[in-house]
Amino acid sequence: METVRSSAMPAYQRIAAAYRGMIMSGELRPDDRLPTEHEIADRFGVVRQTVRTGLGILVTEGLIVARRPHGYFVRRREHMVYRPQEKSRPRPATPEMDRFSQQIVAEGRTPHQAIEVSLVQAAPDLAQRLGIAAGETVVARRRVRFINGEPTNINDSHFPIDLVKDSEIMSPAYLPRGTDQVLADLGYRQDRAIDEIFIRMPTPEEIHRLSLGPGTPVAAHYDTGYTAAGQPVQCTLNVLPGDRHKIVFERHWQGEPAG
Amino acid sequence: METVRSSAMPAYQRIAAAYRGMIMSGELRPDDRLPTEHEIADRFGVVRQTVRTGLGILVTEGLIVARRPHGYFVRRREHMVYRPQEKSRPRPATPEMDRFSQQIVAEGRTPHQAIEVSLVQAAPDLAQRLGIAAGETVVARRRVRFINGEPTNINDSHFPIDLVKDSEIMSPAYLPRGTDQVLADLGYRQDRAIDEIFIRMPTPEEIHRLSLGPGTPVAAHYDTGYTAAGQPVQCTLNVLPGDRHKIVFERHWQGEPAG
DNA sequence: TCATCTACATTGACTAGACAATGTAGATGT
DNA sequence: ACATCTACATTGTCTAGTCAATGTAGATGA
Repeated sequence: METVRSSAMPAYQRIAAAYRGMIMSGELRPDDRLPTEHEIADRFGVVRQTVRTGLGILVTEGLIVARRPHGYFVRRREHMVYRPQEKSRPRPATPEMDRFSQQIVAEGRTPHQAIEVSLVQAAPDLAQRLGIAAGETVVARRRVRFINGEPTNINDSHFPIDLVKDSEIMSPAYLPRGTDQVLADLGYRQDRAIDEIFIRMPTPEEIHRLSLGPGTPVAAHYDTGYTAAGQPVQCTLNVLPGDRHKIVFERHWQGEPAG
Repeated sequence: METVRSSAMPAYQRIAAAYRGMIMSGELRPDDRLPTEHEIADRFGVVRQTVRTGLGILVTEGLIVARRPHGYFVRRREHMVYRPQEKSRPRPATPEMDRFSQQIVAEGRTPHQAIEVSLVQAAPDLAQRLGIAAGETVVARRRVRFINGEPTNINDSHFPIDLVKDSEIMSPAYLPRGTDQVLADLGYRQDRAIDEIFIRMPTPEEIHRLSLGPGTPVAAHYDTGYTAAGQPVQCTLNVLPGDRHKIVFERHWQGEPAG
């Protein structure tokens, strides 16, 4: 078999680089269709499998999606603004919607939530953040939030069971006040929170809950809230698909000017 | 060819799920070796290519790495703590190291930086953040930061050229004071900053500069600083590989208690 | 007209190989 | 003892196909 090795790069990488370049430069625009695997194979003088390897790279990079039997398309991406700081800003005393819904409605879009409450044993990482022993029971209030009917992010709140038993938090109903306010009404008002953000690929469960396409990294945002006395009262895991969010916050300089 | 279809899931996904499970559960620990492709193929009754597809998923998920000719190994991951808030905290008047180096040394590790200064035309996204027209000249101070000899993150600062020409910022030397202080000395003290974080897969250039393995998502953190008068004076792009960082910040509740 | 069926193009999954590239361990030579 | 070479196991790249799954457009039928 005679193979013309036109460059040092393997063929599948040259194919990926070629179409990546066209997308990055704007020559191929969102929703544009790529040639079929067969056409690309002919063009580059390789078999279909090699083309699939190359396009697979762009799929895992999140640049294109495959829609059988239509072909590959350049992916469209728009980012929802995620503002972790807003969570600790004051709100009206009797809100009609939680913060997330407020923001989405303000943007002229339609929010929707699927809520599920369960009792689970705390995994080690969660237990550590809540200051309890691994395996102790916590209340998990698991939510998938939708915008315009599309799943957009995961918001799984966890509470030590002693704090919230027999409270509204145990009910899988929508709480317009927000769970922070319910906690405050129970005497556990949060005063301070630590935010941790990890960047990683999603787990299969997250892929399923969020209907994620391949090649979509996520931000896992742990928000752990403490009372003024320093007691941890909730730990929330927000999972934000990278193709649908940008995280925004603001800083103001502190202390005396150094200049 | 007789194929036993033991489940609805494709073979390559069953293979990925099997080893993902062993890693997640701790049965396979960091630096442990997986069986060879050939062994796995025999075990699952498929050909090597199918095994490669399955293990390829775990590689892109960042769970394993291939080391030829040794085999596949469970990836070890430790996260450097990245605190965007620290940037706006006061520091001693005459520091010997910048914040990054200070933190690394405090952790008992060895920092190192490769700095490169150039004049570039502002790309549209950068121009918008700096409040200038796309294509205008900006000073780019591009750095790759190393810990214990390993590239750890990218820190590319950009300044409108009018603000910094003929200043120390134009020199590709290490500035212990930090560029923020140099800007302040030039009369552009920052008072407020907006942080934007995007989650995505790295570009080939970022993969090269950071020696990233496949399957490593990154956080792209844009830090745009403003003077008290509201003038943007710098925009820095930090690229943080997901396998090496966690982003941490803290919040304190503001306004009158709502409970 | 409207619904239903069918052929088709395209991606998805997989087989059965071949040869290349690469670090290491063991053999060899001085 | 030390350096050098070589065989080898393993992953990397690629060929040349087969059959399955899927959504649509066009053909068919009432």
